[in-house]
Formats: sequence, structure tokens, C-alpha cells
Amino acid sequence: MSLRKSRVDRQPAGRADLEDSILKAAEAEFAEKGFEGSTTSAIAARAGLPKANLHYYVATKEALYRRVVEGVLAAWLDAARSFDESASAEAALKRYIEGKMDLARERPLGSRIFAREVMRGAPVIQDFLDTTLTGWVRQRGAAVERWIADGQIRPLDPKILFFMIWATTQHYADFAHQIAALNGGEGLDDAAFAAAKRQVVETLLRGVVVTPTGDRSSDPT
Amino acid sequence: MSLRKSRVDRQPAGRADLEDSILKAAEAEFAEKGFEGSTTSAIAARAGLPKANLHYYVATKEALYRRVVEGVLAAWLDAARSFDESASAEAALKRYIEGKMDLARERPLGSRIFAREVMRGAPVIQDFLDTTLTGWVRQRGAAVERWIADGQIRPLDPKILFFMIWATTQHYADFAHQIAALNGGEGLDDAAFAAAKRQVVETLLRGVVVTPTGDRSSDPT
DNA sequence: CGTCAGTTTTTCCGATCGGTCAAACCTGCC
DNA sequence: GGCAGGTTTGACCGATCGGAAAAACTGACG
Repeated sequence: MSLRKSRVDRQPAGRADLEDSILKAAEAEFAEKGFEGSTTSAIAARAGLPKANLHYYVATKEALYRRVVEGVLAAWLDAARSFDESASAEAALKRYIEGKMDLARERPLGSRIFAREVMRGAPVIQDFLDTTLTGWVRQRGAAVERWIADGQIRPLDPKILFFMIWATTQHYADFAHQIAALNGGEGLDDAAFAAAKRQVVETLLRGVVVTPTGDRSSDPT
Repeated sequence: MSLRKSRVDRQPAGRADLEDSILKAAEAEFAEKGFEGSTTSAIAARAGLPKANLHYYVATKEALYRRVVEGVLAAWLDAARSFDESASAEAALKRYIEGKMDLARERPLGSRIFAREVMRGAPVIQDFLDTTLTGWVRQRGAAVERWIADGQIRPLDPKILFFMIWATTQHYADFAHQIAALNGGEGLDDAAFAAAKRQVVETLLRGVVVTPTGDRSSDPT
């Protein structure tokens, strides 16, 4: 039951490292091919071990998928916590949008897995959508409505605002290939991405905040 | 070689109607399951005929997929033509955004197929991205830069603006299931969708147009 | 040394995939 | 009726899928 200390932290792999590399390989594979398009042997090969060995660590392909999705949702919740209701509308939205942009930049695979999961009817994350996400939207929506009452942002439907933020930020993960194709075949470098982040924040804030303070006069690239 | 007139326009099906129903079934299947996740027998079943009969009309699964994708791109180009460079920035962007929203509403399956295609590295539409789409962005981007020089819209990177428009509008197609889950399980009705369209247009215009004229004071639902 | 739990790997299995084939089936025309 | 062209269909094929089984291997410990 308990792990002996000696071989766990050896060079080639420990159990934890192995499971981690399996999860990473699965994440990449699921993001690229989707659940139904991925094969356990391809995932195993990407992790550098035979298929049967993968099945020693994870019972079924679906169980593996669920573990990957759990990680994706955990990252989502982490970014979602950066929404600070007690701050000003402008500061809170700016921070939240920037957090989502950073998430899309740092974990694009997770975003793609989430998108694929939703597009196929969310069989695995339906409960998350109905409970956690719905609750988040209700609570944060109430905060937005307080800002509206304050006169900090113009009257609007908070949900539609959230959709715009999610759509815009996740686009940089889900459509990274398209963006690269329109960028001469190369993905955005850090400077270009930072510029995109600035423009997204500025556009959305100008779009909803009544008197945005950030009035830079130029920002492209 | 030539079709006899007699049986073509008969009740149960003509060749054209059959191919059409096959394409419709394939579109639905590909949108839901993706290329690799879809099966020819499932597509055939959805079209109401045995698998072997489907293969009589279309040689391979990939050929069928390519035909579906062609239709998707054609619809995309159709909406893209609504971008009127000779109009004012505000009018042109408003019309274009509304056109993209309508497309997402009327052909959500096509949007999802496009998203899936991009997410798997665009093996089929790479040429479209590199030529047609790149050209469109260059030409329309120049128009945006003219509006910037005019002082009609604030200085920004046109490409990032396009990304925001595409992301926001396609979100209503690609993430319709998530939106429904956050809407109490029901999809948006026409009124709710119209409200979303108004808010999206207003937010984006306020975000980029220097002095937007559409100053409605309320719009939710 | 032998034991033993944990791990790795080869082999195999039934199901399902995309696609083929040939027989059967229309239906208009002679 | 019988021929001919296009159409429909069940049966079938090799490949590949997710997964099971069991043998072989490993290193710690008595």
C-alpha cells in the first residue's frame, strides 16, 4: 500500500512522475484529436511507454480523460478566482481578462479540451456547468449589476459580458493555429501576445466601463 | 450520363435530394463528433440509408468531409462579403458583426466544424487560411487603418479587432451548449439572441469607435 | 538465496472502423 | 417479356480500436 522511498525518486521515473507524463501526453492528444479521435496507444507512445503499461496506471480511456478534464477545470477555477468583486469594475475586469488571457497563453491545450467537451454536448462536465459555473456566473453577475447600479459600467446583461470575455480570451488558445497562419505561419511571440492582451483589455473596458481611465493613444505591436 | 427526367423529381428522393440529405447528416455528425470521431455508418443512419449506399454516392469519408467543409467556407465567405469598406467604420463594423452573429445563429454546425478543423491543425483548410483568409484580413485591415487615419476609430491592430469579432460571434455557435446550460438548460430564444447581438455590437463599437452614435441607455433581455 | 509486491511487456481478444463486392432490385425502353 | 443502366443492400474484409491476461522482470527484505 505504502510506497517505498528508495525507488520512487530515482532518475528514470517514479510513479508520480510517470502518471504526470501520462497526463501530459493525454492532454496533448485529447486537445489535438478529441476524446473519440485519440487512441490509448498514441497517448502511451507520446508518454514513452507501451499501451499495456498505460493501462496499468489508468483503467480506461474515459477515466484518463476525466482526470485530464479535472485538471482543466481546476485551472479554470484558479483563473476565475482572480475576479475581485470588491475592487472597482475597471480594475476587476482588467485583472480578470488579463488572467484569462494568461491562462489561454500558458495552457492552450486545456482550453481546447474544454471547447471540444462543450461542443460534443459536455457529457463529462455537465455537472460543472450546471453547478459550479452557474453559481460563479450568478455571484459574479450580481457584482456586475452592483457596478451598473453604481454607474461604473453601462447597463448590460452580465452573462453576455462574460461570454464576450471568455470567447475573446479563449480564442487565443483554441484558434492559435489560425492566428499563426494569419501571422505569417508563426505563432505570436511574447511581445505580440502582450500587445493583443492590451488591446483586448482596452477594447472591452471601453466597451463597458462608463469612463475608462486607461487612455493610451497607441498600442499596436 | 444525362439524368432521365422521370424519376428525378419523384417523391421519395431524387439523386440531388439524397446527396443533400447526406451532406446535412454529415455536417451534423462532423460538428458533434469531429472528423475522427464520426463514423460513416452513423452518418448514413442519420441520412436514413445503409452505409454501403452512402459509399455509392461519396467515395470516402474524407471526401465527404471535404465537401462539407467547402460548404462551411462558402458560408463564411458569404458573411465576409458584408464587410463594406466604403461605409463609415461604425456602420461597416455593425453590419459585419451582425452578419457574423446571424451566421452563428443560423449555421452553428458549420462554425463548430470550422473550429474543430482549426483545432486539429487545419489539415484541410490550410490553403484557405493562407490565401483567402490572409488576403481578406490584409484588405480589410487596410480599410480599418484608413478609418484609424480618419479618426473614426482609435489606433489599434486590425487583426486583433477581427479576432475579437470572430471569437465573440462564433462563441454563440461553438459554445451554444454552455450558453444553454447557463440559461437554465434552454437555448437562447430569438429575443434573447437579439439582445445578445445588440450588446455585442454595442460593446465592440464602444470599444473601438471614437464617438459611437448608438447611445441606447438600456438593452438587457 | 528465495520471497514477494509492484511493474513492465508480449500476446491476444471481441468489437468496430472504413471500404469493397456482388447479388438483387428497380424502371424506362425496345 | 427482356435487356440495360442506375441504385440499393447484406455480407464480407483487413486494420485498428480499447482493454484483458499472464508471463517476465525488478529490487527490497528476510
